[in-house]
Amino acid sequence: MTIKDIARISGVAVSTVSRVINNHPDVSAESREKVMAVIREHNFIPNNSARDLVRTKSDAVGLIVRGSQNTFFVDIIHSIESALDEAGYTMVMRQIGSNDDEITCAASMERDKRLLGIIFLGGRSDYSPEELAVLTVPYVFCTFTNSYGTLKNTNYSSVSIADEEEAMKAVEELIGRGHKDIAALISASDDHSISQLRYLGYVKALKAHKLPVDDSRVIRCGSFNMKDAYEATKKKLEEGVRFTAVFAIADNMAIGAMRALREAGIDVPGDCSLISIDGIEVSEYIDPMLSTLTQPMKEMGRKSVEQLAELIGGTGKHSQITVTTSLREGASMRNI
Amino acid sequence: MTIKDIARISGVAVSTVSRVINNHPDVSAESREKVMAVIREHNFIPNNSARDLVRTKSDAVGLIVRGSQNTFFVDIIHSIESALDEAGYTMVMRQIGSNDDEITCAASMERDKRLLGIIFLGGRSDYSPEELAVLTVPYVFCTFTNSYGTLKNTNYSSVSIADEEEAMKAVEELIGRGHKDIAALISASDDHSISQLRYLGYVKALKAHKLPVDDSRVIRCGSFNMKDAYEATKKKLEEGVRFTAVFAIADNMAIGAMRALREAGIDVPGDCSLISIDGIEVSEYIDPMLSTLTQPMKEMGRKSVEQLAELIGGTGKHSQITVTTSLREGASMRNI
DNA sequence: ATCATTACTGGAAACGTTTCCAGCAACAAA
DNA sequence: TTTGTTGCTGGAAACGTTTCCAGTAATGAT
Repeated sequence: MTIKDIARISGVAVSTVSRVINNHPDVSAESREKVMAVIREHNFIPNNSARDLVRTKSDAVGLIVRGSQNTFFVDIIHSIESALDEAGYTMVMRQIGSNDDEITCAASMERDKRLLGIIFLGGRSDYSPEELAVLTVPYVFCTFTNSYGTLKNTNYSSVSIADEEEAMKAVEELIGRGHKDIAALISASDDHSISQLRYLGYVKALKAHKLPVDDSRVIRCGSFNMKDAYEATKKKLEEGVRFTAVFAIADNMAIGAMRALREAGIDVPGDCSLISIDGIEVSEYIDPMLSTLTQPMKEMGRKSVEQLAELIGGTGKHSQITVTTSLREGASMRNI
Repeated sequence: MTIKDIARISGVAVSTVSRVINNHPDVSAESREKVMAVIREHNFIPNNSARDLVRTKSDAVGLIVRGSQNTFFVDIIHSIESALDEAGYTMVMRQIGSNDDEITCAASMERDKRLLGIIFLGGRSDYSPEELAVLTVPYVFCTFTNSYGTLKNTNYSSVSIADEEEAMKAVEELIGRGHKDIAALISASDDHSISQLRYLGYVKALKAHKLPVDDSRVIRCGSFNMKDAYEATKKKLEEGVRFTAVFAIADNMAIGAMRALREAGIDVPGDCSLISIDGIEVSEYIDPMLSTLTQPMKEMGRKSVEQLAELIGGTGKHSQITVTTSLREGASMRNI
């Protein structure tokens, strides 16, 4: 069943059928109705390959996810997927590990699948213009902003929270409760990442409140998963380092740390308060319920797609959308 | 840069280039090398749409996920994705909610995207042959087996655990520790689901050990997420129903139940033991660590793809692959 | 010397769309 | 009556591959 068959059956030309399918205005109501009837009757769906071929593009948008073990991404992925779907795009997802380079992956996908655009979910945030130059389709960074070198770069589109400020906010929640000995649980993997920005916020908060910054209180772990955070925290505690509060840059990490603290006989929040950022589902169900700055995941997903769609459509210029978190008070912090 | 350009530059015909690209045997070593050199030099990638068009198929495999809120799926999705990637397929994922019908979704995707095959991840397990007949490409059920009516149906391919038996195993862990008043936390949504099978295992275990089956001890919740399980358990406790152990059919649910128990002042495992099935990452980090029958997620993903690839290739017949769980002892059970 | 076989090659049709272009009818303006 | 203009339509080229078919040259068998 092809467009030709539809044309033959409805007694019009192939081009007319095509016009009907694509909602072109210059077709008479009569023809349109006739053709639509036939299409419905045979529930015809146009061949995508043929369309893509002649239009020299596809309807595919790539989603490149770094570190899917981060539960936080699950909701965002879902949100991105449904938004793409509604907008008529097809999502082609690729998850990459710590050894892979997302630009290389994106470039090969772009050529291979004729992508219309790309969304990067999680990842480094220090792509150089040269690296990015290999991409020929629009792209949007989700959950982070590209900031090559030291300066914020406004040539790229993104949806993210203000990592540094939000981290500062989180740490100030602890400071406001009287904490002075605050550890930070961050990721060590790359320097210009979300982790780094949140770490900077941590430092800024300490400095703003005239608290000493002690690098021995910085717990560095490999990745955003629970295991690494658990092990790093455990190691730090075994080294004898002590603190009255921990700021973890992600819920996943906080959960890992919680176990380490527990196993070391350190009660949360009795002996040690804990706050983090993200707001994943499980953080609300553990004991004690985690206090966390929740990110608006659905919104972030949708906005990423909106932005990308505008870039693909040619309308709209680059913009860095900043969304804000809201504190979900659990029971993992106490006054000191 | 098209195949024509390659042909022109290397001084052969288009058809020869095509043969080289597709590794056809009947092309001279000399021509092959010449063409390959040009392809490499211009790092040419053939246009997928054109290939798909003429071959009247694509390289896409659909992954239809029901209930992505189930953290358990994250690892499987990852595993499926990398296996598909290695095998040269493109994964097109669609998540569906409780109101959507996966067969309808699959059928439209199949036609729309010219899928080669479909993997269903999670879902009802009572598709009738008539329903499934609308699909014209091979498909594999992952995490469940289709069993229309009462009998196991061997006309379909699947990778799953033996839900009934595994559930029985789990409940027997509780019984072995002296528990007699065992609640079951299941999903109420559909009757022929994984939930139902695991429930049957629960009943079977009770009967095998001459324990009464009391329907008031069955906690039914809407979906596999923590919130529903939490609320359902809370409600049940408020009704005054008591038990010394809970068998939850999924880790996600167990975590929801744990909070409800905690809030009701019921200590796990002191007052109530808890076991479930899945083995999601976070279950190892909560307090008490959850005892659970872990499923081999990576293996399940890979096997699903293997199976599908064989079906697509035309080799291999339908088979129901059963994988087994292993008990990960946490601290959520105690002897009574 | 002739014929059959083999190994390779090029030409061309096909896949199912979109889109450009030309054409036709109807109608309004001159 | 002629000349534009508008609204709609059909024909045909194009998109970039794969694959069938016919053809050539070289080799081997008779």
